[in-house]
Amino acid sequence: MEAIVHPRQRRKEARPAELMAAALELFVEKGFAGTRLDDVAARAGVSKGTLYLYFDSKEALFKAVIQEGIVPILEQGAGLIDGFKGSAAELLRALIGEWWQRIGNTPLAGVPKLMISEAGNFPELAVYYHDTVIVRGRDLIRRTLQRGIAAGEFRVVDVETAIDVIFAPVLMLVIWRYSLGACCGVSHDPRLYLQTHLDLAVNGLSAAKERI
Amino acid sequence: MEAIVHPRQRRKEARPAELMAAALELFVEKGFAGTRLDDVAARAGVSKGTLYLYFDSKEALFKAVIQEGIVPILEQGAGLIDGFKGSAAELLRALIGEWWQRIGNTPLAGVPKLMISEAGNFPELAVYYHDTVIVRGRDLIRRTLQRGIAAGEFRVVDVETAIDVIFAPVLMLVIWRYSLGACCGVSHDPRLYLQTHLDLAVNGLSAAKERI
Amino acid sequence: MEAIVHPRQRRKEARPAELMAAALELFVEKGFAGTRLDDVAARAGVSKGTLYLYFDSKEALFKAVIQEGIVPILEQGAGLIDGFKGSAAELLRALIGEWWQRIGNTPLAGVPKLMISEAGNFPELAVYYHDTVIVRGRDLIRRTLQRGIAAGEFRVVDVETAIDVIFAPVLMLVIWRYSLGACCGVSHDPRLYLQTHLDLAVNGLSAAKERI
Amino acid sequence: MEAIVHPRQRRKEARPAELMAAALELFVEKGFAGTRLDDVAARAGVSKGTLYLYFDSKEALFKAVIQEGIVPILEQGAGLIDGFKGSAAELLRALIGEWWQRIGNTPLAGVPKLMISEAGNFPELAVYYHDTVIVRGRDLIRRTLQRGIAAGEFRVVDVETAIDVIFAPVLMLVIWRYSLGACCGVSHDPRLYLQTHLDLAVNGLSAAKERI
DNA sequence: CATGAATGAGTGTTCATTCAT
DNA sequence: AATGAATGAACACTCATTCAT
Repeated sequence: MEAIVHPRQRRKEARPAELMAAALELFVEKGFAGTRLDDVAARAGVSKGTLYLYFDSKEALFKAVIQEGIVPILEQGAGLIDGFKGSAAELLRALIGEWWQRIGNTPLAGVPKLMISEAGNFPELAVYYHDTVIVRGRDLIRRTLQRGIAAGEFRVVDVETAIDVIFAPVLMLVIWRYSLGACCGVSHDPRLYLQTHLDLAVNGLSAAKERI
Repeated sequence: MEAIVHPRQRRKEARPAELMAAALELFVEKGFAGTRLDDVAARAGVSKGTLYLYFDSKEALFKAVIQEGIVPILEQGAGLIDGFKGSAAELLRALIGEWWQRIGNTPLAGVPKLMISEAGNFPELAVYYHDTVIVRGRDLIRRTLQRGIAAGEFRVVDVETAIDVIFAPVLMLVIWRYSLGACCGVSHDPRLYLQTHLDLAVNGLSAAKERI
Repeated sequence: MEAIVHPRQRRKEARPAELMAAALELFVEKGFAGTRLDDVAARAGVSKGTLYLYFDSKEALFKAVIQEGIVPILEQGAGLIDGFKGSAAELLRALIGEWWQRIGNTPLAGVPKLMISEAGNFPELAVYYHDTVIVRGRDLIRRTLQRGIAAGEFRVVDVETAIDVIFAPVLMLVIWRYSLGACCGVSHDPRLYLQTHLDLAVNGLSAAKERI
Repeated sequence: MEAIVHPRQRRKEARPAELMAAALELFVEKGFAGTRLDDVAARAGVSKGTLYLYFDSKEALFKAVIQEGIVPILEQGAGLIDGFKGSAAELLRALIGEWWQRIGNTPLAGVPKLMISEAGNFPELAVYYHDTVIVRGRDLIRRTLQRGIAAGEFRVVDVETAIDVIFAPVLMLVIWRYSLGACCGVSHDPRLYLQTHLDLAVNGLSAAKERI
């Protein structure tokens, strides 16, 4: 029932998150090797030494950034599917809408670009990310596609391949934003972009045409 | 009439390309900051000092890698579109098939991942890449979509957005290969992947259904 | 009321001077290009990295060495002349005696040799040194000569030229000490050397003879 | 009696001298460590490799520059003194005039500054230079002073000290020219400078006044 | 807890030297 | 003899990491 938390206390507990937030921004912007801990510390408003009170090394900080960036992703609704009433197309729209709310529209959106850039340098972390995030995310899409195909709503496609084809534009949205989109080119309105993608995808998957 | 070229001479002319090929591999794998010039030199089979006979600095090498990696891309056929006899759907398939032949299936396929990773560190280069490669590539897709829409073959969609939605899975194919695909996860058969994508996209774009 | 200063603190403030003292010795001995920062650091009893906490680059260190070496020189008494009671000859002896006390007999005596050696590599610094040190030093001699000539004590000579002729042996004393004098040849007793020079110079300047 | 020499031949034999002339300029300007052999070669109009056909190493080139710079100095007239008819003062003027003709007014004038700058880095060479050039040069002055003193023309002074006092302005003339004089400050007219110096010195040495 | 001065291993870059042509 | 491509040791500079305060 201790509702009041002392500012100091709050600060102390918030520190790791603040540091990781600062680190995420810089890792995304400059890559792992290109990011200096001085800059991370400066952005978080602490001294360089303070970083080492919370993280054993630069690498540990990096892993924490990725892994903490994953937790909220994992919390997301696998539950969404089970209880879902509606067509597979509607479910697909709901899933991606959910993704947008919980990831695409938050600082976590930088994680995919970061993981792509650094997978070569952190293979174990990449495996962890794959097994923890990608496998589960793909599973959500898989079940959605399978439901649609089983119901005759979707055409019969190679599901494993289609999963990636369908999620690719979603990923590119955030990859672009944190790479070339930051310095040049039009950045799309995300809602229009996702809308267009879903329209095309749903239409593309639709079995309707073939009934003609 | 000087048909004979000395080995030294031959070597000297081939050197920059050899060095850039080695550098591309390592930059893609480890990023700019994570790549050591010792390793680049070793992979090219020369000493570190030799790099400096051909490139003023690590940054100059990086820029050369990107810019030389672009030349072959630019040489590709915008001409493909003009003379093309066939439906817009067939043209789309032809374009992406061409891309696969000339880029996706060559070492140049590493360039997009590299540019995405380093755009933040080399903004001017990113602008150059955008203006030189991306703008032209998007133009090819744009003309294809416009032709299909004008012919009533494709549905009316927001073309600027659709361009990116449609090219995203193509890019993700090579991005994946040079990132997480290298250490984990199933790597798709590229032909099946592109096939699936094109089927979905063409079907998604198709106006046929709406004629019912 | 903070009378206590922490050792770290004390050290931090003393560091630049320690580093510059070590650097002066080595720059004088080996020249700018021939001096390794490792050696400077070692002589100052710190690590190489520490140098960069206080100086941005080797060049910045060099400039600081010269410029800080100038400050004590500038503090010296132009005031000596104004209040001086006595003959111009006595004033000349006093000035050079002062120079010996404040420069010739301190580590600053290495600066002239250093500046001579490196003027070609640091032209702007040479200009700064000239304008700040040499011009002022020459002015002291000039006023002394002019006073002596005006009083009929000194012969009429080309003052601008005589300034340098008279100061040359003084400079050579320290130049010699930090160059060939260090490895070969007799090093004069400085007092006898300056005495002899002043006797000759004063006698040479004296108008007495011509009164005959 | 082969008076005609082929240009090629002439070139070949002149090469070392050309290289040393180029090297002298650069060594004087930038110091030993600061001089790049590329630049020496470029200034001499040959390739870098060619240097190694004539000199074993950079150090060998440096030593040759100094030692060859000495030969003409040694050729100068010790003989001048023996046969000299005239006062010691006239002899002093003649000696320094000779020095001006043979050294001060030639590229060899850069040698003293170079030797001063690099004595610390080449102690053996400094010893050689000292024993070969300085000792002999001082001997010429010594004999002149002794002759003057013996004849009652010069005052009794500490000869060993006076030697250096008297030669210092002569050296400073060329040291200045190749150091700060190159980038700032008035460069004196050498004749006026030497004239002024000799007038002062001769007057300073003169015993006349004391006879009064 | 927090700091920031200090460290030293690591890397980009230079340049004297070599050698195949 | 002359070249200049290639080398690799050496050095300036950076930055992750430590630790006394």
